[in-house]
Amino acid sequence: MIIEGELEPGKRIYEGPLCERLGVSRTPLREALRYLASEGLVELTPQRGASVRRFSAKDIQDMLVLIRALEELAGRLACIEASDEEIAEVRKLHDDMLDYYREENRLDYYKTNQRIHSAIAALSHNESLIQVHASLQSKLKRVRFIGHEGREKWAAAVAEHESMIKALEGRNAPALVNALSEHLEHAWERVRDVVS
Amino acid sequence: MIIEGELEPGKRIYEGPLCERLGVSRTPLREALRYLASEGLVELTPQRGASVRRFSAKDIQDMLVLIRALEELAGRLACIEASDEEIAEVRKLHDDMLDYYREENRLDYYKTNQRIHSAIAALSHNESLIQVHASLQSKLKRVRFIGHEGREKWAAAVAEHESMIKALEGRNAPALVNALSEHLEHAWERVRDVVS
DNA sequence: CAAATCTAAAATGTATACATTATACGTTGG
DNA sequence: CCAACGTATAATGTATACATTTTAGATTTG
Repeated sequence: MIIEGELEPGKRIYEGPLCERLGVSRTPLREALRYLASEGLVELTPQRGASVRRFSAKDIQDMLVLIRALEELAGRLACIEASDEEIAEVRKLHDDMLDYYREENRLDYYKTNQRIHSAIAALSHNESLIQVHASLQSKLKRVRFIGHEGREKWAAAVAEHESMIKALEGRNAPALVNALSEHLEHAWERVRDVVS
Repeated sequence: MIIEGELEPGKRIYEGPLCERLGVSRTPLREALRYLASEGLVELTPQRGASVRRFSAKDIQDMLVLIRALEELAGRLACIEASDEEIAEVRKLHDDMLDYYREENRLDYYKTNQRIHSAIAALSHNESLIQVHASLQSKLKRVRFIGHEGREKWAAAVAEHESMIKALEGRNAPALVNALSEHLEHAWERVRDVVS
């Protein structure tokens, strides 16, 4: 509900109404809120309960800087650790994404895009890295979804992805790092206008 | 209690006895367990409750690989973002640590060591990075504490720290990255024997 | 004797009740 | 008329009670 924007940033999360809406009692809901707080999606203030974490433009930029470093690491590791089959699966995801791009199917494009980035993280075979990446990506979901406006930007993103996959298939770590780095640099440019 | 080894890895955490020991009821304890689960210190299995997360040697190595990349990023950012005062404070921590080293005061040495690494992360002024780093460091606390055996290894660690601080004061990002990288490479060697 | 099954105890998952704290609104005093 | 105070309402924080599931031990059976 936070990611999909149903719960607005900064707004308080009242337990009572939300319990009723979800059909559970306060106990499991509160346990879930604590979990989300640790993930950084929810902010807890003593004696005032939970509110939807509000991200400033700097917060977003910081997250993108971090996720860029994480994906660069994942890319380097992937070139060493990943099996050919795993790389082939990423290629397949990429091809699916291209189809969605041509169909201008934004939602499925977006979802597949996310899956590709998660998949690259997974290729590292580094469980901590995978988890941290997933946590960051979930926080960025909302922003990134809004950020994909404009046809030429979209085309650029697709092209960047193509270089990423090529580099990965060639197990060319420097090229992959470059491609990922450039891609996430542009990601910031794509969302900058939205969040500022 | 997990970090200090009072709760052994792999062992189940029974809510009843722990509640009694802490003097709270099950509700707040369970909320805390959910929080720790998201942090990765605790593992939750449906219908079987919480158990202390057990880290394999690979888990530890993965975390060190990741924290190394994080500190490298933090170092690069620190050279740009940190103020002279902030850097001076890290230098002060380092000098304190040297005193503890000469006194062979392992506990305070260890604590100050941790604070230095957190401080370097903080110099990045990147909130996400700071948080992820802190979370990882807390998971590594136990292992790192055990890992500091042997005089010559200890001396090497101190020397590495010295280069780190020097590079930081000179705002020499490549040198700092090198020093951090080497330091964390050795950190793995220091703990490798313990965890395997 | 071993394996399977049944039963009792205990653990987790959830709901509800109570205590405390914050909040909003109406009242009173300057 | 505005500000301060007090009260009522509603929120959070915690404890307890109940339902369900797991687990361990004893009993039974092949």
